[in-house]
Amino acid sequence: MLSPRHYNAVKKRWKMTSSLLDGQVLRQKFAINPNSSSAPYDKKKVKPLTTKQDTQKVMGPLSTPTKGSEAAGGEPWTPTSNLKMLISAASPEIRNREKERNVSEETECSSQDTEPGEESERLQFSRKEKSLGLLCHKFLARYPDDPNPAVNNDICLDDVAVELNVERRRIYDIMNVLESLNMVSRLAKNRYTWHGRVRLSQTLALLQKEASRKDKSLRVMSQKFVMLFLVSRPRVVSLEIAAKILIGEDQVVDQDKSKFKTKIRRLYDISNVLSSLKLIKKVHVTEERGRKPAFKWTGPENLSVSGLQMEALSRPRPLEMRSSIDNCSKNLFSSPSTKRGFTRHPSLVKLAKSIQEDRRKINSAPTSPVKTTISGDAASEGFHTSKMDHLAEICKMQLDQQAVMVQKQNELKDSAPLQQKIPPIPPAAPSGAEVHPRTVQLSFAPPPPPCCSFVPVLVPQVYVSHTPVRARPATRPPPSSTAVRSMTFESPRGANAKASPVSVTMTGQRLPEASPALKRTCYESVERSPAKIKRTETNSKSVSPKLFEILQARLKDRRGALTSSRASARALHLEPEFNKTPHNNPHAVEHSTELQRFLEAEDRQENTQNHARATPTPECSGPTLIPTGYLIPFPQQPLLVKETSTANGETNKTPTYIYHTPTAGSVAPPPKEFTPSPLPLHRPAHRVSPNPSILNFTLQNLALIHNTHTATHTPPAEQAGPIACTHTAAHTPLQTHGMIFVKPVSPLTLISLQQPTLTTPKSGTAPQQCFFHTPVSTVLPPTTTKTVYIPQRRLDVSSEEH
DNA sequence: CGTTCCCGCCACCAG
DNA sequence: CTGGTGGCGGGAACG
Repeated sequence: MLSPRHYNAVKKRWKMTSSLLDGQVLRQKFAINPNSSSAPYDKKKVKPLTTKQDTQKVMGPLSTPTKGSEAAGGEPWTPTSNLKMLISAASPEIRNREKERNVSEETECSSQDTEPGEESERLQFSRKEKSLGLLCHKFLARYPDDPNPAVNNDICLDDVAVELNVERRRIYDIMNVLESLNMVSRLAKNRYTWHGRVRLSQTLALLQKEASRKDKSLRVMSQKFVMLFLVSRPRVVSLEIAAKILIGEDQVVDQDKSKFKTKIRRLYDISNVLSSLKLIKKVHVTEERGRKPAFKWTGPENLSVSGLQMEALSRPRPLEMRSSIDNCSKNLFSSPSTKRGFTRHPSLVKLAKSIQEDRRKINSAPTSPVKTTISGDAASEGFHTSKMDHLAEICKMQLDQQAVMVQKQNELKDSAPLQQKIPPIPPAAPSGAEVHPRTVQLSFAPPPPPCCSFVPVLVPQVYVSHTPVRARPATRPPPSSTAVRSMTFESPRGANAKASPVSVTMTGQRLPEASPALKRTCYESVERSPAKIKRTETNSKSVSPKLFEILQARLKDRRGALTSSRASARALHLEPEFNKTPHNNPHAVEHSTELQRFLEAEDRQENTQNHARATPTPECSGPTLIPTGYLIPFPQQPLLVKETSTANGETNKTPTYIYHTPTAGSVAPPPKEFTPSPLPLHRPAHRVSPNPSILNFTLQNLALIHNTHTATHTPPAEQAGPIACTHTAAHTPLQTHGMIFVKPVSPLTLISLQQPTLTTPKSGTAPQQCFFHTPVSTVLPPTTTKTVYIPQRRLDVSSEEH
C-alpha cells in the first residue's frame, strides 16, 4: 500500500520528471526575462516576488535549482538590502560569504544570462545566504529584543516575507520556532505579535515543566528540543539523539530511517533559528563511531520558574504577562488540529516504543567505553563491558528496589502527614539484597559543589539513560520515598533481561493540577478559530476511542503484570484518590472508570485554581508518574513555596532551599522565595488531583515515565536533613519550582549524570566532562551497590566553526 | 560521500 | 473553492 506521503512523493517525482524539460525551457525564458518577477503576483499573497516559486509556477516543478537559478527575483528591496548589508558588515563570516558569492556570481551570471545589477545580486545568494539561520537573523534584526509594549509590535507575515524576500513558507518556519519560545505569538492569520526576548527566559523556565501536547509541529518539536538542552547536563545534545527522542515513532527500523531523516531535517531547521537566537551553537561530539553533529546550549542557564514568574508578575505589563502565559500555554498544549484533545498519548506511545527499541539496541550492543563511577565517588574504572550482559537484570533489580522504597516512603508519608525532618524511614532493607538502600545514584547528586555550597542545588540533569531495568517484582515493601521511582515497561514476558524496558519515572511530585487549567486556557485561548476551540473542548471531554482503548489495554496489561508480580496500586503510583475510587468492579469497569474520572477531573479542573487547592509539596509529594520526555507543570504559583504549610502545621523545621540548576557560573537563585520544606515528600494523602494520578497512571502505562535516580537514592537517616533534601532534589531533574521534568529517556542518551563540579555553564569545553553517562547500577555484593556510569558515548564536544 | 538544509508540493482546515 | 498553514521529503549545495 502506498502511503499518502509516498504517493505524493512519487507523484511529485513523476511531475518533476515529466515537466523537467519544459521547465528547463521555461527557465531559459525566464532567465531572459527576469523581470517576470513583477508579473506573476498570484493570489498567494506576497510571496517574494519571484524566486523559484514563481518560476516554478510558471514552469512547473523543478528540482532544487542550482546556485544562481534564483536570480530571477532581483533584490530591489531596499530594506532587505540594507539589512543584508548591515548584517554582512557586522559579520565577517557573512562578509566572506558575500565575497565568495560575488566570485561565483560572476561566473554564474555570465553563464546564466542573468540580469545585471540587482538581479545579479540575487544570484549571489548561495545556499548559505539563503539559510534559515540567516533569514532568521534578518528577521530578528528587524525587531528589538525588548520591544516596547506600548507600541505596536505586530508582525505581518506577508510584509516580512516581502521585505526579506523569501517565501512565506520560510517565515512560517521561523515563526514556529519563535512562537515556541514565546518570542512571538500569533494574533490572527498572517499576524503575529513580537515579544522579543522579554519572555524568553520565562518561557524557557516554563519549558522545563510544561508538557507539550502537539506531536509533530515544528513548534513543539522546537520546544522539546529546547527542553532537551535544558535538562541535560552537559548542555550538549546531538542531533541524532534529539531526533530519536523526538521521534517516538514506530520502531520499525526501516521506517525509522526515513522518519529519522526527516526529523533531522526539521531539527536543522529549528537549530538554525535557535542558533540565530544564540541559544544554541553548533558543535560536534566525537564518539567511537565518529564525529556527530550536535548543538550546545548557549542560552540562559538560570531558569527559575518561580523566580521568573514572580518577576513577570511584577512586571509592569500585566496584560502582556497574561497573554504571555496564555500564549505559552497555547503553544505548549494546544494542538492545531485538536483532534487530540488531551493526548499526547500517541506520541508517547511511539516514544515509548522507540525508547524500548533503542534500549534494546543498547542492551544488546554495549560497546562504548565504560566509565564507572561508584556511588558518590569519582569514577572507578573497574567496570567491564562484560557486565553489560547483566545490566538489564541489574537494572531491573535496582528498579524494583526503588519501587519498593518509594512505596514505603509513600506509605509512611501518608500515615504521617507531617513531614518530619527526620528521615521518614530508613528503608530498612526490606527483603533481601534488593532492599538495602541503594545509593546507586548518589553520584548523581553529589553534594553541592563548592561554588554553590551555600545553596543546595538541584541538578536538573537529564538522565537519559538507559535505564535500569527492573527485574521481577517480587514482594516489596512499600515504596519509599523519594518519590521518584521507576518502572519498566517490560515485555509481557517480564523478566527477560533482553527486553528493553522503558523506564518510567515517578516523581514524588504530584502532577500539576495546574496543568489542566493551563491546557484549558490554551484551548480556550481565543487565538485560534472558534471552531478549533470547540473541537478541543470536545476532545478533552472524550478521549478518542482509540486512545481509550489503548489506555485500557495498557492499564490492563500493567495491572496484570503488577498484580502478579508487583505491588499494589500503590506500586503503580496511583494516587490515593485514584486508588480509593470506589470501584466495584476492579477490573474492566475500573479501567473505564478511571479514565472517566480522569476526563472528568480534567473538566473539573477547568474551574479549579491550583492555588485554591491544598498545595502538595511539589517536590516532595508522593510519587507521581511523569511521562518521560515531558514536562509537567505544577501549579503556576510558586512552587516550592508554601508547601511547608501543607496541611501539617509543622513543616518546616527544615530549611528549604531553592534548588537550582547548578550551573556553574550561574548565580544561585535567591532562596528567599521558598519556604523550607522538608525533603521527604510530603504528600497530602488526599486531595490529590485526580488528574495527576490518572495522568500519571496513564503515562505510566504508556511506559513513558522514566526512572529517576532519586528513587534509588533511598535516604538513610542522614537524608532527613536539609542536605538530604538537597540530594534528593538533586536527583530530580528540573524539579525546581514545582515543575517536574520527566526526562526523556533515550536509549542512547546522553546525559551526564554527574554533576559536573563547577562546570562553567558556557564552557562546554572540557571534553572529559562530556560524557553521556548511562547510569547503571551494579549489584555487587548484596550490600554494596555501585552506580556505574557507562558513558554511552564519549563526547568530545568541539565547537565547530563553520 | 556524508552532512546540511533549501525548496516547494500538497494536505488540511477555516472561512 | 480559496487561502493560510505547515508537514514532509527530494535532492542540491556544501564540506
